Amino acid sequence: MLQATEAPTRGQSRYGWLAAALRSRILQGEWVPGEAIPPEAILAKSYGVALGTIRQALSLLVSEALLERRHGKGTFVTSGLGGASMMRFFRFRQGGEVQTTPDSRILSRKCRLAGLDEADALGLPAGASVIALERLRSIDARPCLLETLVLPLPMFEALAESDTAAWDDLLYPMYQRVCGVVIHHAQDQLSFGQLTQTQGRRLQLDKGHPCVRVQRRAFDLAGRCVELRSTLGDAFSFEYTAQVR
Amino acid sequence: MLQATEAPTRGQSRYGWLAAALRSRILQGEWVPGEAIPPEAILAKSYGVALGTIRQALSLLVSEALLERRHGKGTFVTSGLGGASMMRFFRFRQGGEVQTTPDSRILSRKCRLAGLDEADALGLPAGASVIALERLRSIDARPCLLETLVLPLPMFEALAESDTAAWDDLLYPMYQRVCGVVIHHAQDQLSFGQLTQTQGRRLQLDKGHPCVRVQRRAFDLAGRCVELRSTLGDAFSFEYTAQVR
DNA sequence: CAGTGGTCTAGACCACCGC
DNA sequence: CGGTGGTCTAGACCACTGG
Repeated sequence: MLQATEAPTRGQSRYGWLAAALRSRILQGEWVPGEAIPPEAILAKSYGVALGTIRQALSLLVSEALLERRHGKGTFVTSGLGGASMMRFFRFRQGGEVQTTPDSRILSRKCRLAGLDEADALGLPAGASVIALERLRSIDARPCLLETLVLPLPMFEALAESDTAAWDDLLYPMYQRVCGVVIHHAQDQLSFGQLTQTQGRRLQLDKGHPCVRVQRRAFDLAGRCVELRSTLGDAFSFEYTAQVR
Repeated sequence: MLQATEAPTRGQSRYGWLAAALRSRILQGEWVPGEAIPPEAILAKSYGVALGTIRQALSLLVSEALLERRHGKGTFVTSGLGGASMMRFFRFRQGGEVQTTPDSRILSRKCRLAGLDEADALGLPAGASVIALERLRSIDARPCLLETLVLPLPMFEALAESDTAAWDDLLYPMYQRVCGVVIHHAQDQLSFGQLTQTQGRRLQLDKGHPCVRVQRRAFDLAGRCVELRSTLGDAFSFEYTAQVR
């Protein structure tokens, strides 16, 4: 069928080439996130390879978290990160044990030119526009996290004018629903600092209070950085668990 | 050869059973860390299965980081964590960019009974003995990390009397060389706090200075917790990068 | 029940390593 | 060159899912 689109085999293995071919079809949106791709037997036939070879290619994409296998049902394009992943960094020692999703309130939204660092991180040309957001997250009406977000503008245009009061508490599912952007993975950089007076006021803490800063870069399926986020929280409410290897 | 030692196949897949069999042979020390296990063809023949099946079993153990494949050379038992893994949490902003391994000095060593929490974490019976260590790590004679370690005593007996001044800067390779203990993985819990007066004196910082605490549990190949470690460092020198998913 | 992914086989050939 | 792991095949059968 759609055999060798460019090079059937070069220095690469056949399953590597197949994985690249399928990756490209996924990224160009041939199947929407959450949808099943054709069964292995069909793929094997259409590419003219053995079942085991197609399975090896699919395994690659599964290990990249682009696909998910479900025994007896099919192989599905990933739906990306849930959105509650930030919360695993913070533990709030107040009262109940249950780790609920905090409420979210947008404090401000501005469209402006990207700074040099921002344009660089987001892979934008000089002079590109972005949406800049300030966001306060609370649990039981008690502020706990103060966030600054930067989103590239052609891509997130739909968020530039919609009513921020109606936004979801979890942004990532909303990115997908409203803008078609799937957050695939992210990289967080943790550091320690002290609150400015303004930050302290918003978090109901004193100026100079110790805080944790989580600087996040979030990436879409294609590996492009599509969100910059900086989150501040009380250092004494912070707890994080990591696996080493 | 050494076919079904117990149950050739139950609710498990054949490669799952083979993996368990090989895992057990590795854990009981049939091959020392760094040594090659028999080639796939030999294993397949001796277990009376196809090559692909043994390969699937080995892949399981590779994904558990018990084995490493080296193309053209063989399949090797892992040598465990290097030991510099703690340093990825801390960045020292002083002078040079190079991330060197800090010097290490043992401040104290005591053998005592394990506390309740310690015995629980280490899987020891009540009333068991441990080695308790205090350790100061420095870069260019400047103290940067203050550590407390707890090691279970039958296992680390060789460290109870040897000259601490002669110990390596990296403990994990020494554990393996001296005690035959391989550190396979670890779990770190990060939190923030303030230095006590004593801690501050050792780190040449003020009492109450903001600090990061990394509480580590380290595990051997068999998955037993064999080291408890608590590391304190200046919060302002702390920086950590994590992949989300 | 039909359709899907998961397991297993027996064998061929390739790619890398070190002597 | 021989020995190792890596790729690929063609096909059989098993296990899970859902109508």
